[in-house]
Amino acid sequence: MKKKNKSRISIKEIAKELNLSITTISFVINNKAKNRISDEVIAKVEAYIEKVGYKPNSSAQTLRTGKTNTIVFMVEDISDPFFSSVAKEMEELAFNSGYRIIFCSTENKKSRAIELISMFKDKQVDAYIITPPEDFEGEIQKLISENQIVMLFDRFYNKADYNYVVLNNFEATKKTINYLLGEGFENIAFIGLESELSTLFDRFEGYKEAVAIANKNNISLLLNFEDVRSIKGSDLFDEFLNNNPNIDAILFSTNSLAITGLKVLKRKNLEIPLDIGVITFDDRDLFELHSPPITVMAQPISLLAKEVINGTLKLLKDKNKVQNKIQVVLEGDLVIRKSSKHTEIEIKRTKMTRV
Amino acid sequence: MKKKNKSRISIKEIAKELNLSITTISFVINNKAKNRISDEVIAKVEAYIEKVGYKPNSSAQTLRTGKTNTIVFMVEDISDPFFSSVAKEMEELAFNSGYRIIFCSTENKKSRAIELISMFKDKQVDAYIITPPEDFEGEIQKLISENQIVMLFDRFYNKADYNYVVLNNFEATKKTINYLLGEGFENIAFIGLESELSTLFDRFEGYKEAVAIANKNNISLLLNFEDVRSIKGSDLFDEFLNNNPNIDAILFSTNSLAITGLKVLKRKNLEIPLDIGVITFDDRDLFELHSPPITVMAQPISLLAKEVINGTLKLLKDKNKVQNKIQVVLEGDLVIRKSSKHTEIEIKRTKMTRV
DNA sequence: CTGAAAGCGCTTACAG
DNA sequence: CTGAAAGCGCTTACAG
Repeated sequence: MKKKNKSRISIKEIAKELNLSITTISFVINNKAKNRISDEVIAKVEAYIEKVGYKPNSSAQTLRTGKTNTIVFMVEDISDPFFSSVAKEMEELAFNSGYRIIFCSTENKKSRAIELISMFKDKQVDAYIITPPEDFEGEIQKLISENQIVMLFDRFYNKADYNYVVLNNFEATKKTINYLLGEGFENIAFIGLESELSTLFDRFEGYKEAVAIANKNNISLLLNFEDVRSIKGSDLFDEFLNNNPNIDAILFSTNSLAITGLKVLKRKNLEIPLDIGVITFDDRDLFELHSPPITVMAQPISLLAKEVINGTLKLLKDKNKVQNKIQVVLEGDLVIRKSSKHTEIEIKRTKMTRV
Repeated sequence: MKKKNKSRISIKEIAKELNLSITTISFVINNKAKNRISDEVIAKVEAYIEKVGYKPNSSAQTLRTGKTNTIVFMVEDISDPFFSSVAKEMEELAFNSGYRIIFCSTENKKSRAIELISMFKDKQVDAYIITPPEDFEGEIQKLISENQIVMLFDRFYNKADYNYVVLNNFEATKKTINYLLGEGFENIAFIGLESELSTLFDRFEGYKEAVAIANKNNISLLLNFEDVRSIKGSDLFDEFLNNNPNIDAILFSTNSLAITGLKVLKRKNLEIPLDIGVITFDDRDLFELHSPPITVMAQPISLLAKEVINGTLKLLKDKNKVQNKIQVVLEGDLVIRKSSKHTEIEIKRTKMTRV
């Protein structure tokens, strides 16, 4: 029983080797040695730890302290470029503060999200950053009532008792529609999702308010989640265009919708922006490289990642103090490209007339 | 000391409540009760566990058994669509087998990858699925020599003593080049990365062999990782095209290179495939939606995810047996679209002549 | 300035 | 069929 086959060294072995108590070693390791342990001993212990490359066993630490230094980031779909790019920046920021992030995808399914939370409760994570699926407020409240740290991301419940970092979807949409109106588009359609999630809901509300103020019609199509990438979704959109021949511009409420939509527009040989102007939420390489490049209402990825991590770390630090809620609402960034320029239409028309 | 403020219930409390020993409870929980504990007692314990919603504390389990049910997936960049889509499928598969996956990005930096491994050693993960950065074979060997389960993904060292799941990059590239030659392209350029990683290296080797066999010239440009998405990379590619006016087709070795390249082709007003045929590795929405749609050598995402998870689970299961290495090499899938069709060129030329 | 000891919540070899 | 007890590797209140 002298040497274990596991090469890993423990505090106990260090203590024996240096003829000190494990208490002393532990104090040194955790920087609680000041004014308790002599500088001499501290130096000796530190040198030895360095030499043997000692690393504390984190499950023992967790068992003892209840802390894991782990934050869960539960998103809708980690392969969606919006979420994966935020995730990447979060990982970096958290790592630098001694935390690691665990990512997981809910597929927007309540049952899946509940399973995941249950699993992470067993694993005792320190905080939850959650992009809730629909009908999930009860679960969030349950988590909070169990004294867990919960930060909502991307979508939220607009109440005083939640922490959140989200985009100002309502204003971003209004801004987008007003820009299109300013460009001279008259009949602007909104393609969205049938959903109560704040993100989607607020975008639709923003659209409705903007067109109402401008005395324009609400021309909108709301798809179900599961139809977006299916033939059914494409067909519904196709039909919608046929039924509304007067549409001269479209705002897509998500990047997935835009991809489906752009395929349909291509199939129907509709020229952008000549036949129809196009704007979508969320920027991607695809939109920049598209012919013509697509105007987007971009979310500030880096800033979102920074706010959500800093906010969560603050909650973690103040865990046992009275906490103020972290409530951050960021503005979107309209990136104008050719797909929404009415001026392009004028130029084109002039050319055509000349022919 | 009766009730703890932490609501969580422990084995000890269950034992006391039911007037049984913690041994008995533990056996029931771990399904080791058969032929040891009476059916009656088992039923009683199970009912109680169900009632109070008991969940074992995983740090205690880990401390005791050394098992974490956690697998690390270390990729180059989790926001790259190739890696994030594989990651998502892996997450699903692993979850169904009781494992969770922790993702992290190395940015292809050795130092970063070493830090990450060191962190995960503290956390005691059960297995490592690694996309190694350059010059990393020594670190991989160190991990293996410490008795860790290591599975290489995407890139590998072609030796008997490693586990890996990779694409057959050499053959995939040959197949691609041969297809282009078959289409009638004569001067096919290869845009790659300066790297010793097997993925990149094998693709370049495949290209060189294919053009050599066909008695064509090797017309290639290799960029550095850090230049791909920078102005420098674009400029180098632009210059390369100017210096090689005879190029009539291009194979991009990664999807990032293709995106940079497509932007440059657009800037130079080169028409695809009329002026230049284009193929890239890895499929993305972008390539399908591009005008014209881009032909790709796609990797079989779902199959890769399945092989890598099943292989890793097998290694985990056989941990204490003699292990055969898991060595899987999958074939790429050429998805032909307009960007590489020489026939398109003929059609276009005919039309132009008519005008 | 330093140490002995309890205990976090489990698993499992051993005894009966 | 069931249980008492050791021990995984830590942290920390307490004693000196």
